[in-house]
Amino acid sequence: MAKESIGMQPIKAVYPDGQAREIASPEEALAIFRHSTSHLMAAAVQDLFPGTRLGIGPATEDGFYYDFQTESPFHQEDLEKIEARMSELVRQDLEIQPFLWEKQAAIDYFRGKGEHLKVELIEERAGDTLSCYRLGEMVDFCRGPHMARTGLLADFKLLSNAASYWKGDEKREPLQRIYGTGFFSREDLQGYLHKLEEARKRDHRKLGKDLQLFHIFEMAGPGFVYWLPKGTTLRYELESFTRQEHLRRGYQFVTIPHLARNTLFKTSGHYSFFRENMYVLDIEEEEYVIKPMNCPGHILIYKTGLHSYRDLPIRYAEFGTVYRYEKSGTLHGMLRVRGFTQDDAHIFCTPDQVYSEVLGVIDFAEFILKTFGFEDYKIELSVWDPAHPENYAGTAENWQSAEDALRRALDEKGLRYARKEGEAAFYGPKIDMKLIDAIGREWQATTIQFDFNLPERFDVTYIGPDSAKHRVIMIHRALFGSIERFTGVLLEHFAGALPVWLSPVQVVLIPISERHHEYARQVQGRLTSAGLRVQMDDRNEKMGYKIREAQMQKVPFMLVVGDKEASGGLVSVRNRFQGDEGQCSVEDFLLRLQQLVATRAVQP
RNA sequence: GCCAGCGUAGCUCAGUGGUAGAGCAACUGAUUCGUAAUCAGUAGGUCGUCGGUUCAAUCCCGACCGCUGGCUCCA
Repeated sequence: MAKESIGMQPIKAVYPDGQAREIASPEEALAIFRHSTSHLMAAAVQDLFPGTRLGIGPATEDGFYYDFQTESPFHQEDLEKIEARMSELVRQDLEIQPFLWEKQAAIDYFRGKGEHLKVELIEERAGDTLSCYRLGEMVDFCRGPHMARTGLLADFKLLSNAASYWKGDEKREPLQRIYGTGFFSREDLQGYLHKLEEARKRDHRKLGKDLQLFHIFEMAGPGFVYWLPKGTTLRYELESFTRQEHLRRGYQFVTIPHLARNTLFKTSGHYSFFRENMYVLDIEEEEYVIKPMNCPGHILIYKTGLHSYRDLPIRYAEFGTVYRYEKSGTLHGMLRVRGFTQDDAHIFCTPDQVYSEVLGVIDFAEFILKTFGFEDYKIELSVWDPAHPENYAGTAENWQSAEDALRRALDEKGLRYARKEGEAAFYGPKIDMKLIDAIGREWQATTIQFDFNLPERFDVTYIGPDSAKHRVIMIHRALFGSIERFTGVLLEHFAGALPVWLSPVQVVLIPISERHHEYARQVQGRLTSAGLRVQMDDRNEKMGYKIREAQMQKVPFMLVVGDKEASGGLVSVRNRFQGDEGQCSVEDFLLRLQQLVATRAVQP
């Protein structure tokens, strides 16, 4: 987030051999600087809270953290005390001093201090000799390098504290993490804090409230999104756009109920491996499940008849709403909810159709994402861990040919990707496409997954040219991912200023005084009957007031009408980005708007 | 779920152990206005919920609910 605000002065960092070397890359320099600041913080914490034991304390993208094992958790006031102590250590300008240690001596030292987490790390990672850094009283096992002295660590701020787990494992020791950030200069630090402020302004939760798009009610339950009229307009535009495109690309739409006997999900296997995420209820002494996935339903539809290889591929699509229990602490606006609608589809095909189907899906995904101006994605190809085939459904042959198809399709499209071994779900390899928004953040959207499990469990087949039954290949895919999440991402990406075709209100008419109301209504009628979403602000307020409100609502176009316009069939056009554009005829404006909508222009 | 912080009018936020205030929005009236806030008036709150301490709780304590930042997980 703060990439461009990295200070440029070259630094010298001290390596474990005691040598100071100049660091050429500004990113690396800043990371070293922050890593040293995290050591500074750890030293301050150990001064103030004797007996606090150390976890790890790396630099991160935007700052640093350090994990501690403490008797009692840190509080807000503690952060201030720690900051003050850090400043004190900066004033003392202590050396951050490297030295080498023989492994057993180091283990004895840390064990003697009760630092068993450090001992664990040393046992895992260290060779016969290892490097440590001393900062005041604190000695830390660390490969460095570090800034030479604490006096160089000027501008830092502690931001928050949080619980974490040793090695990120819920079953291991709970730790206390303190986050902070540091910069080479006060201006850079303030710039970063300012950026955090800016990011908050484009937070989809704030925009959703300000623009009256959606609401989550405490009374109705956390993680359940209610779409207000304006939000629903936006959602319907997204859906009808992608619905048309699905039909054009040979998908058929299906609709399934939200509730099923548990038998359906026992057959699919979700009842055992997805149980903790499912909502279950009793009806007449039978157990029912609220669907957490659409796939079993689509499979039932597939199985209503026999399918010849000539019928394949069959592509079933649905805006399928699913409900999943997510831990309360993970919920986040529209981006992480408990009920959401996937633009889901399942492709049933033969093995030799796999490649072209995957290619088709990738092409579709690119088309969709580019429509919103997302030109950059990060693609991950997740495959199994070949060392543990027993953890996966399907044969080695299945996995290999599926991976080949995914890989060839990515190559064909000229897309770069990272191959992630062991990251696949147990039921098949997958491609994830993460889009990168206007301020550089990544969001998971498109996912394309093979499924070797469900066709087996439901015995899903087709009749081949040999008149025998063959196991179908099933591909599960979602392009937006979920409509809730995608909408949230769009809002943040556009900072609420959505493209015209998606804007709940596309035009606001602003009559200058009451005598222009009638003309404004005529213009509104003309534009509305041509299919635009137009509102008229006929409140008894001054023009500037109405403009201000329309601007804050991010309405793409404001049409000011007064005497000059009413007499000539004109409107004065105000664009939310450029401001006053001058006059044009109602018909010219209409044509222009229709063009923007028809082409789904990202920028008017 | 775990740790910390937070929860006061539709929104943004003040506030105090003695049953609450501002700005904006809303409503009413005046004004009829040329590219980001016209003026005046009115109305609006069981201070998240439930318990406890107290003569008295929005304030202190506890539990619960929810939100925020993280951890874990994920569309």
